Amino acid sequence: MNAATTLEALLKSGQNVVAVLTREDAPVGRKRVLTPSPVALIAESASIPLIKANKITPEVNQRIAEYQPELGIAVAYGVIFKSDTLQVPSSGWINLHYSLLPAWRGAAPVQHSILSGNPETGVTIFALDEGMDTGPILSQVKTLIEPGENSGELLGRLTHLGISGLLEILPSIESGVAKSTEQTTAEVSAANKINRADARIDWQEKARVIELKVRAFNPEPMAWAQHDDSPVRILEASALGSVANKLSFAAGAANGQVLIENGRVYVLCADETALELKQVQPAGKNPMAAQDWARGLKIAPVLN
RNA sequence: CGCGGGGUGGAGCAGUUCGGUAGCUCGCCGGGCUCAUAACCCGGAGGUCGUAGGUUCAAAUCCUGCCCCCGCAA
Repeated sequence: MNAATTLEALLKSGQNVVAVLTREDAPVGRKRVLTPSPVALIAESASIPLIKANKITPEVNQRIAEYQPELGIAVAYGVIFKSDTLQVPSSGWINLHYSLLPAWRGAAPVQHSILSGNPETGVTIFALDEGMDTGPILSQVKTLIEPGENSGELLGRLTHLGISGLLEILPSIESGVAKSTEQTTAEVSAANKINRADARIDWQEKARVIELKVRAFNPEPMAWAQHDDSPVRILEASALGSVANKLSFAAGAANGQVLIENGRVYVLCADETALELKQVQPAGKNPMAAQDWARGLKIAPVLN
């Protein structure tokens, strides 16, 4: 989605986009309808030549080369290029990466920056090489991570920062005066893809840690906990410090115990901290305020 | 034909098995109590029970078709 937004901005800015490479149509949703990527839709509506591929074969290289591109711009394509592909555009490729490289190299930089409680993050524009997000840096824009901000919101902001950074640097690349600096070898960290198992909440952790997960995993893959036999997704929540003597959890209540007090919904976490649930989504239901969810329950439940 | 949950006043739910004139917790409006309140008390508005048809004296409830929303999986 952010790739599509970036493409749109490039087109709007008057850049000469000779062709677009995007992923193949993929089956989406319960109906498994074959759906073009958002990038493909933008390219189609702008009548730009489209190459759909999930793997870069010699044939794909050939097709790209036919357009004689000067510069390739990669955004969230999810494939590491080999040297033959890197050499196709005369000025090589640049990549927009949503972290302050060399921190958080890999597939899920936005999630990891929130998950780790980083105070700031940003966008890095760098020249692609054969490694994973290892190329020399052309420009970097920093931004503070807002309190309570989730990955979706942050990525939205980073997308726009990335677009301005990109439009700013394109002229200097074109005129050949762009400078780049190699990434430092210190402070390297890996942002592995996050799966659903990672997104399950462990109530034996402190509320602060759980809040970071809730924020980092929204909208993908979304933090969740087990309630009875079905999952409940936790869309929004905020951590409270020690709640001993502040909230009326029963003595000896287990972590994961839900408490409804003054119309608010709390879950007991490790070390007598608590997480206030704001927005949840039970399986089969639409997202709802935590109070509404709690209201419909017979008794205050326990999440697992 | 991937598996599954759901559509009942503004919100979240119950009621559907064993048909019989719509309930609960909130919200909203008005009034009261109070120094005050998200607290409490009294009163009120608001629902063709997703939709179309069928069975029946009678359908939210039984039967059939259709629409829509969502979780898991991919």
